[in-house]
Amino acid sequence: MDRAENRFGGDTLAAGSATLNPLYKEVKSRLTRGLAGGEWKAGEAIPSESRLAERFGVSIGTIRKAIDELVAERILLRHQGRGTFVATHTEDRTLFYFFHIVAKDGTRELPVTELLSFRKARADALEAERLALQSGAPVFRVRNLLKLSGKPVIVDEIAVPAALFTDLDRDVFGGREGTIYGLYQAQYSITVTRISERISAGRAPARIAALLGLDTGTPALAIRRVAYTYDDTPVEYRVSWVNTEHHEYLSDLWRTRGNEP
Amino acid sequence: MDRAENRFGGDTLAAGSATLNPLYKEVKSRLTRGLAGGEWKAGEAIPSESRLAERFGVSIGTIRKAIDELVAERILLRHQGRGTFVATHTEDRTLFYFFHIVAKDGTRELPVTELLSFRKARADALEAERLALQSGAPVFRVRNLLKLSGKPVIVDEIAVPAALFTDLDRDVFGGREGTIYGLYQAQYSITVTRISERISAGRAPARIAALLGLDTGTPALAIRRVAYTYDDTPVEYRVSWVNTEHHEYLSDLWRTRGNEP
DNA sequence: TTCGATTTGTTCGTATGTATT
DNA sequence: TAATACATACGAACAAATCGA
Repeated sequence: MDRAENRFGGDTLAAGSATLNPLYKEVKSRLTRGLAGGEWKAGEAIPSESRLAERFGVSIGTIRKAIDELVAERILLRHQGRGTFVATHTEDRTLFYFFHIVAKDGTRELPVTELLSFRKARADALEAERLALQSGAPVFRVRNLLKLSGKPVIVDEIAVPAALFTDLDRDVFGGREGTIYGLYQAQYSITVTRISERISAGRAPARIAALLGLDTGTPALAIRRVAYTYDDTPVEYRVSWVNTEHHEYLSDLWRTRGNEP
Repeated sequence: MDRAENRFGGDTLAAGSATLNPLYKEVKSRLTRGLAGGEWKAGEAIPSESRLAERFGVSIGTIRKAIDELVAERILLRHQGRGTFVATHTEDRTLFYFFHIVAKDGTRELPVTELLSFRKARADALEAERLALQSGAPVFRVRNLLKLSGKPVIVDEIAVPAALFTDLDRDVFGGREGTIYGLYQAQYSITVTRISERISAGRAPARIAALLGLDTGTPALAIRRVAYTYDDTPVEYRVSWVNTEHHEYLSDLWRTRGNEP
């Protein structure tokens, strides 16, 4: 079909104009903007492929190719016969992808979180850099103790921009159901789509070592994480200290086949 | 088209028989077997999509869908106008995906390897388990010192099944050009397609600490890696000790968008 | 340098299968 | 059962990159 047919009118895509991108990339970008802008919310279904094809003035194959990539990035979720849904952080499934500490015997388990402290503060240099903020910008700082099988294993220190999380307070944070990223998504319409982690070994500060039941000087894992949302805006900086006596960090790359049985 | 047309004859695919899989999965499996069996070697081009379509008796679209997945798994590489090629471990590109230690200032660099020792030995319990061998099976053990910017940062202890690497010796290993996985691929037709790493913090053994210039008791990163080939057979077990004073482990998950500019 | 053959990349359309509601 | 939605498979046309004559 002549792509010029799609040049005008409402939502349909212009092919020869600003973008030299393939059509499906343009569709993908539109869908991503719709997600970021809240047109479709977490857990909701996006319109069917045929409706999207109509709306954008492209073929279903082009729509499918765009959605394929968003599914590969775990931003969307397809269910045959039901529809295509915005991925949520409520399911165990997703937690699997954002929590990498496993017992050395291989068993996986969801941590139980205990809120240690909640404060409003000003971003230090490192937080500001990682969160792309002005130094001194207001942030919320949260400290959590994470237990596995009832024993403390991880201490998290989380910093999020106050501008993105208006009215976040200790009760909201501590009283949440589900995961922290589930809270971001449900309460603040902020969906974490990707994380980047840098891992080193060190001696945990005395207070943290005490919380983890570590002797002073015992090696522990330090994980520095930045979490990003749809448009790759950083939304959270997190430092985790891990007692690796009985647990370790699992990095199982490119297990794309993981989708399959 | 009626899939029964493809039921008989040479290489063409049987649809209604043994497999209930989609055709493209069957094609993918055939391609993977061809790669594992050496029909197409590292760096070579596989037949064109149209030829494969003819050979398997399916449409080009089906071939493309099969290849799509192999490309996503970095097993194949497409070049518009040239063909589809078997990924090699010779290029810096791939090293990017199998080497995760970066300087804390963010700069990436390829390590310079120094062979410390090479021995034939019998697999201990852990090696046997990780490599799916009988305990006591013959293995080669290699110890390497890896330098970044001229300074020692990592000590690797590698174990590989002797059965897979016949006649491997110190000279072959030390005299290689390029990466270790490049050697496996070029000399032994063993292609590492996937790795799984488990990371913990600890005190390096005295000999290793000395090599890394660490005071005894200084925390270091311990990485235990299993490398797998096409059919998910484990082919290498490796323990790396990392001095994380100036370097760290980078885990940048699901950067599938990494392919794009 | 130009041209034509080859190969992958994009887009369209259609038909049918399978799962869900 | 019927309608809907995604999944698979086919075919065709053209675009874009590559390579050799």
